[in-house]
Amino acid sequence: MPEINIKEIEEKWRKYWEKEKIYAFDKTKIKGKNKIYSIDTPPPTVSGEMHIGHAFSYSQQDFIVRYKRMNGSVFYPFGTDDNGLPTERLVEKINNVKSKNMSRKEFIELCLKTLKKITPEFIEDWKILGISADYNTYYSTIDKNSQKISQESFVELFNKKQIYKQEFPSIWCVECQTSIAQAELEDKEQNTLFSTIKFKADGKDLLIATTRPELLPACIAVFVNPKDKRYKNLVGKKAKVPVFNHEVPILEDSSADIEKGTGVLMICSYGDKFDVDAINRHKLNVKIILNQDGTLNEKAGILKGLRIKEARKKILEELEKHNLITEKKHISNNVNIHDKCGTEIEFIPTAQWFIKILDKKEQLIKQGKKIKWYPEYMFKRYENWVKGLEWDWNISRDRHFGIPIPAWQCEKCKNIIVADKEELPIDPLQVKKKCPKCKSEVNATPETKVLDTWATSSLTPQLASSLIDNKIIIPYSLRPQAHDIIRTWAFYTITKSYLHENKIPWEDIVISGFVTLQGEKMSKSKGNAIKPQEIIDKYGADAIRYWAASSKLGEDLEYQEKDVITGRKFVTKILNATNFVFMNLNYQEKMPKLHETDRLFLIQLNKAISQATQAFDNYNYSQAKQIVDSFFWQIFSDNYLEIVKNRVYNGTKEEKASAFYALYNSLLAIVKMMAPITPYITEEIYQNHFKKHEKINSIHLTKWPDELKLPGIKERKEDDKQWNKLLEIITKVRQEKSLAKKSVKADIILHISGEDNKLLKNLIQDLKTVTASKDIKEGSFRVEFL
RNA sequence: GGUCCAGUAGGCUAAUGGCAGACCCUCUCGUUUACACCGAGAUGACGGAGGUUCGAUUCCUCUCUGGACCACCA
Repeated sequence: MPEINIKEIEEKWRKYWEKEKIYAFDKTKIKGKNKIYSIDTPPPTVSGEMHIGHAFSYSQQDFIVRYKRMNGSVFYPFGTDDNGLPTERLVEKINNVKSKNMSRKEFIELCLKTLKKITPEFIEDWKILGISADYNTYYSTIDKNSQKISQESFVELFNKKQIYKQEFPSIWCVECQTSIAQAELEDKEQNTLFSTIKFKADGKDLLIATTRPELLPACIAVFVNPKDKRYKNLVGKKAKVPVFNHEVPILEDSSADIEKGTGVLMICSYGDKFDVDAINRHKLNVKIILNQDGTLNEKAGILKGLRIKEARKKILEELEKHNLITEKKHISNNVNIHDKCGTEIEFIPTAQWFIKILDKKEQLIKQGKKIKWYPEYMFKRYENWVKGLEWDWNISRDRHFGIPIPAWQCEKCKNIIVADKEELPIDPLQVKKKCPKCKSEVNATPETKVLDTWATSSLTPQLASSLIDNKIIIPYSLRPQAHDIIRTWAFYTITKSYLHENKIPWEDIVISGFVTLQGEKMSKSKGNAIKPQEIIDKYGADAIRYWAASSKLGEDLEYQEKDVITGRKFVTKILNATNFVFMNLNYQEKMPKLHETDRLFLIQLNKAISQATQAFDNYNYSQAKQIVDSFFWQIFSDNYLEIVKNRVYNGTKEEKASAFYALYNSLLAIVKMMAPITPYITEEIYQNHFKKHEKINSIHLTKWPDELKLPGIKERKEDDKQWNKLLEIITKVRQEKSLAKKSVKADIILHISGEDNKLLKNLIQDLKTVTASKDIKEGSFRVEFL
């Protein structure tokens, strides 16, 4: 037996698939009713190499796609997401540059150049894994076409009055000097000084505890709880801020916690998100003391020019000097930091662009309900997220690399000018526009911000469709994705499809889980990541896919190398089984008169086919795999092959014909049913043994197996009984032999009940050879050794 | 604090309103016609308490534990 070289086999078929365009989408195929199964493929973020989570979730979606391809046509495009922050960072790292030291034009060019170099290698990992996408139907979320579509979306929504620009306190990193997304925040536990400070109210001291005394000059109100009797008499009066001596109103607000600190809470513009809410709620006039670079401005009085930490130190000294601090203690609290640089985030009001979503919560939940979620409970996560929304969708970012917001603003009349659809894609920095409204002579100011990456990736169905002349329109059949981005990618895509076309983007959505190690999510930042490239190198892509098929949709899966090894074993086993079968087999095209054992066996095959089909139809690939897998190991290999061996070697012509027919068809069905999971080895087997009879170019283009039409199928109950009894007796004999410490091949005389003997009368010969019985006698069950 | 998910042998995982099935580990045995990257066999499990039911691992309630997401964090 020659050594099996998995790597060689896989590489061979990968090249074959590419050369023969096995997965290429043929848009001429689309005619009228011809239903195409379309997939809104997730575009991976170009940020290095494929990680284990990718290998897991892309394998899972590929099982589904390959199954669907065997039942008709599929549209399975491929894209990469490369206009986001991760890409920006990667480009900075590779080229050793800082984007903020470069012009936007320069940096974008560098990004595009770098991407061109690294993307093909990045995508190669997906090809090696055996992902059967059509890599020539390809988009990048930063390419010209994507820019055009994304900007068109912006223009259209602006014209529909669904986008507005507003000065708004947004999450700001003073280190990176940009607004950032909520998704870019991390928690950090910190030991902070909690000081109780003396304000004055009604001529008396009013004590307020705070961790951020440097914001005293920005204090614009204090809150007390309406139920708090201690401060009842002060409500409606003014409090005097120490050191700065301005007066602020004392307001009732139930958000003030009686138990916390002194029960009095100071509101500053802006200390945290809570302040933002409170200020909006009470319509307070803000007093901004923080500059975008993290220094304090002239409104901060004596703190002017200092950075936040310096200012905190200075004001504490000042308060101390005037004996205005009554208590100091250290507490541990959580602060939000920017995941990139670790800087504590601030809130600074800047002009941002928003898509209106708060007024559409109900409709968006309704849209989500129209989509079929797998697993179903994932819809709840979507629903909870939408219900809990508090802000409109901020789509602008103060970044260099991204799709420019195609807008200008007239300085004179503040009119906003957006690009015409015909001029897209456009970079407003490169184009001069005059205000058509006030006819100002001065050029309008181009918008320097870019669109957030989600503003574009929420259009992936449209991006993909544009590659094939929009021959496929939403709703697509399927969106596969992981559960961590339900609130972003799934939500935003549903939102855009609703806003633009009042449709759902896809009929079904399947959610995959994470890969865990010792119960924790595997990720680079946790340092517990395992590289899929290394696993594939060692065990093959089929093996890692086999492992990925062992968890249900939506479930996290613990990574265990032994599961991959089990996959590898399957590959070896099916190859060996096939070699054995074809070593002795003559092709038998038409169904001959079936030997009873073969007929009963094929009934079991039919059962497996019907169950696996049903499972796959519900996207339950793990169940399908399990059904086929156990049929292959337990029924086909361990029992049927053992039973039929003797007939294949020594049977009559008729007995052989029946065995050949059953072997060929059962093996073909098994190989086909495993093809979605382990595409390489099944292709190898198909090409070597089945293609000459089946005449189709690749197993992945063959039809998913139907149940065989067998004679006498109506008496299935009786048939099952016979088959089960046969296996039961075989198992019992093996057990007896094992207990007696004899070889499985030890000769015996088998005693079985008269009832069983009658039931198995057509199978006696096979039973005899497989159990190595010299004779079978009636009586109570017994194994007699010779 | 809210929402959701999950608790099955030493480990990982499956199905099911009525004998809980694999795989890895452990132990025993086996190799003249596919496979030692093997085969056969054995040991071993439903977190806890209540309820519905003739019957609950499965359905319901509570509880404990773990995980995810969100919120809070003066």
